[in-house]
Amino acid sequence: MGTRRTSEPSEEPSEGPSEGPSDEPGVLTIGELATHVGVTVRAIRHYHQRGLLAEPSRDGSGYRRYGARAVADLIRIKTLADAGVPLARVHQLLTSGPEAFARAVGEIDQALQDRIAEFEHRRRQLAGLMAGERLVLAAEVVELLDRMSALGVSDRTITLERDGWTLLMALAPESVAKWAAEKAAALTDPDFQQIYLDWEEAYDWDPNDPRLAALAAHAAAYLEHPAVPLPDPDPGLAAANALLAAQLAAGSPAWRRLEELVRDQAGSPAF
Amino acid sequence: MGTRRTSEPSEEPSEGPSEGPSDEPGVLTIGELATHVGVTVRAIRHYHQRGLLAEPSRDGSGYRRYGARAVADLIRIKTLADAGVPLARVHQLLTSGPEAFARAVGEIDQALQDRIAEFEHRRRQLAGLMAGERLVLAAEVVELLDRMSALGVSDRTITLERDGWTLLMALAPESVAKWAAEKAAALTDPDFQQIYLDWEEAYDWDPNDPRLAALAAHAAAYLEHPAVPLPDPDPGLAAANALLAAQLAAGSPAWRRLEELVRDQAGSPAF
DNA sequence: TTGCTCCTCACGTCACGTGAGGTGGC
DNA sequence: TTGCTCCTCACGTCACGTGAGGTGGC
Repeated sequence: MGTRRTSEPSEEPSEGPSEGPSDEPGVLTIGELATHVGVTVRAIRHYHQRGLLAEPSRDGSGYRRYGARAVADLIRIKTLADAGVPLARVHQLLTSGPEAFARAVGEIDQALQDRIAEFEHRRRQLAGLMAGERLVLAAEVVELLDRMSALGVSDRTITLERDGWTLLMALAPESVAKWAAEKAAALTDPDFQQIYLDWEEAYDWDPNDPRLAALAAHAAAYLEHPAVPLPDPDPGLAAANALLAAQLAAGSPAWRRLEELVRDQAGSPAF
Repeated sequence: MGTRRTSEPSEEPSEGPSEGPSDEPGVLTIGELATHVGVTVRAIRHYHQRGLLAEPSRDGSGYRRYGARAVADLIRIKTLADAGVPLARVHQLLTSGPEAFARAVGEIDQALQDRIAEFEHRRRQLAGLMAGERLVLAAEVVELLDRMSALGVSDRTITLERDGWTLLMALAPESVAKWAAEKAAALTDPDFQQIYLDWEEAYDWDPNDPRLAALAAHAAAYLEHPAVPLPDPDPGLAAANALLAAQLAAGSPAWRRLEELVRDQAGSPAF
C-alpha cells in the first residue's frame, strides 16, 4: 500500500499505458526480469536477437527497461521452450491466432507425455544395464545359455556363445528364436551333449593333437544321422553364417583343425 | 541352425575370439550395427572420434567391421547417452569399476526421475498458459481483480491493474499478498469505491476538464481520513513504487493532471 | 574507490547433422 | 550401369555459455 509519500500504484484507479499494453515504458531491468521469470540474462538477449521478444525502450544509461507485457511474453516463451518447442516454432506460435495456439499447445502437451513415457522406458533400460546384458538377447537365447551353464559348459564358452548370438541378433533377428529353440532341442540329445562338451575341452589343445581325429569322426557321424532333423538350407542367411563361422573359428587353432577334419570326413563342405 | 553347407555358429561349441572378447575380428558393418542398436551411423563415428567406442578392424575395402563386443559397448553408450549423461561422463563410466558404475547409474536414475517430475510440472504450466495468466499472479490478486470486475470496473482498467500487479510480483513478491489484502479492504469502503470509479471514468477526459478539480478534492480529503489506516512508510519499496507510478501515469493526461491536483491540495508529495 | 549490473561483439560448446567428393560391392 | 553403403574432411546447427573490454549508479 506504500505510504503517503509514494503512490501505491493500485491505490488509485491505476495509471495506464500510453498507447497500448504492448509498449508501456519499462520499469524492470533485464536482471530483474530474468530472475523473476527464471531465465538467464543471456537467454533474454538471445530472444531479442531471434525476434521472439520485442526490444523494450532504453533508459538514460542505455539499459533495457521492461514492462508487464514483457513479463507475460517471456513466461510464454519460457513455458514453451521448456516444453521442448524449438524457438523458431515458438515464434510462429506467438504470432498465430488463439485457435492455432490452442491446437499447438495440445500437441506440445502430447509430446511432453510421450517424453515422460520415453524417460520411464529409459529408466527400465538403465535397470537392465545393471542386470547384465540379458535384455540384448531374446528370452529363448537366455534360456539356452542357462541350460548350457547347467550342463557344465565353461564361462568362457558361454561368453563365446553369447557373443555369437548377439551378432545373430543384429544380422537376422527374426530367425534367432527359431535357431535357439532348435539348438535347445539338440542339447537334449546325450550324443550331441557329449560332442559339445568334447569340443569345448579341445579348445586349448594343440592343433596336431592326435585325439582331434576321433572327435571329428564323432561329429561327422552325428551330422549324417542327427537326432533332431536339420532344417532346409536358407540361402539368404548363408552369407551371415559363413561370416560368423570365419570370425568365431579364429579363436582356437584346434577348432580350426577340427572343422577341417569334419569337412574332410563328411565328404562335404559341412562348415 | 543354417544348413549342411553353412555352419550354424552355435551348432558346435562355438568358435571364439583370437585373444580376448574385446577385439575379435568383426562381422557387422557400421550400418548394420547402427540399425540394430538404434543409433545413426554418424553417431557411431562420433563415438569413435570421442574415444568412447574403440575403432574396430577394417576389412579389405577399408570398411569398419564390428563384433559382439561393439554391440554391447554401443548399447551401454546409447543407454547412458539417452538418459542424458554427457558423453565425457559416459567415457569415465565405461572405464570405471563396477562399484562406481553402479553408484553412478543410481544417480542417473534419480536424475531421470527428477526430469520426469519436471516434465509433469511443465505440463501443468502449459495448462496454465491456456487458462490465462492467473498463475503469474498471487491468489489474493486474482481475487482482488475479480472483485473489481464485479464492482463494474472496465476491462481496460482491469488490464492496467493486472499489469501493475505483475510488475509488483517481479519487484517485491513478498509484499504483494499484503498489499492486495489492504486494497481489497479499502474497496469495501463505499467512499473509496466511488473515488476509484470516478477516476476510472476520467481516464479519457481532457486534462483541462473542470470536473477534475472536484475529483482531486474528493481523493485528497479521503487521503487525509482514510477508512482503512495506511501502513507506515517502507523506504526500501519507495523507489519501486515511484517507478511504477511514473510508468503508469504515462497512460492518461487526465490522470497526470489529477495527480498534480491531489499533490497540490494534500499539501504533500502524496504520489 | 569498490562492487554490482548493464552494454555489445564474438568466439566456444555440445552432440551430432549435412553436404562435398570419392571409392567399393552387387 | 545404377543404386546403395562405405570412407574422410569440414562446415553447419541449436540454444545459449562465456569471456573481452567498457560504461554507469550507489
